[in-house]
Amino acid sequence: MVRGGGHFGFIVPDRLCFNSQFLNLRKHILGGYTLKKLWFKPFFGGVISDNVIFIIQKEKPHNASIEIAEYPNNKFEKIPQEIYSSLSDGTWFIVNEQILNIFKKIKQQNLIFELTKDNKFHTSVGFIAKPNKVTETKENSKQIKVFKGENIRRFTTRDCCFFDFKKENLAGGTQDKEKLSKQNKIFLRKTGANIIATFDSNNTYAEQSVYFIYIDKFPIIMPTDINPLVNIRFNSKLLDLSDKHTSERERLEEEIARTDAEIDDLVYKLYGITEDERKIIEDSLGGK
DNA sequence: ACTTGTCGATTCCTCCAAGT
DNA sequence: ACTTGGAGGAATCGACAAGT
Repeated sequence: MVRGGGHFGFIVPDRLCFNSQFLNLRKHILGGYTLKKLWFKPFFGGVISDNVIFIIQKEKPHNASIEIAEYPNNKFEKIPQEIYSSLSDGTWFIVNEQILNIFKKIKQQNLIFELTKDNKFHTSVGFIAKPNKVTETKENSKQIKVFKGENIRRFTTRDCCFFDFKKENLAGGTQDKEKLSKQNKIFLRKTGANIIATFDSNNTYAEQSVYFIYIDKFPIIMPTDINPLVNIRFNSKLLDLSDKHTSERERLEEEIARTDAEIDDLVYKLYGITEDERKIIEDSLGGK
């Protein structure tokens, strides 16, 4: 290993920065070393995996800034190391100064709380069924209602699938019935350019094409300022559009799109986000 | 101390529609 | 006809627990 003050650099899969299995290693580095540089996704011909070049110095961090960029961009942003050590998220996410400043501004307003384990929020992947065991129609009375990715829409669900939840039908993933059957869950589609999520209070199980956030108990801290928003998300009746006529469905979908936009406006207003900042945020999400 | 089993996260594969 | 990327499905792997 390097002497005090010495530098150490390596090219590794970028999973080092994100996967939970490396959480303790990341904490160890942040706690005892100065993280000098992270260069994401450097190009090496023939190499398929995404990589990261990292450089650390054997020296306790002291007001240190990490230089961060994503290849081919070589203009490195300086991000305080303290940002990464202070966030419960535990990942070394790619961020730039503009986004970071907006993030700080929002945090200062004390209107938000993080969806952490400490706040009783947990995330999980759904169960993994053996081939052809999840069906679109109910085939026997033992099957229960489950959601696959295609059932999840923004703020709504559409139809559902069926599955007989027993050992021989399962291939992996979350098998904890208690967790899967939690009453209040937020479902997120596994794939998609934007976040597609909805809330469900009917104890519906999630298949692996759906991630879910569940709550042990409602958090003790529920700032009154965000109540209008929470009420929209948590009390809205679950809309099932599958049995509606085409014209009625189109009307409802328009209404959902309009409500969606209204919620966005409300959130931006709530956090005092300016038009310029809004553009930065939406551009960073790849447009919507 | 080694082996086996379980859970659940992560990686890898396949299908298929849309684009060229 | 071939390529590409989105969406979802299947396989694999690490962490931990329990058994020998």
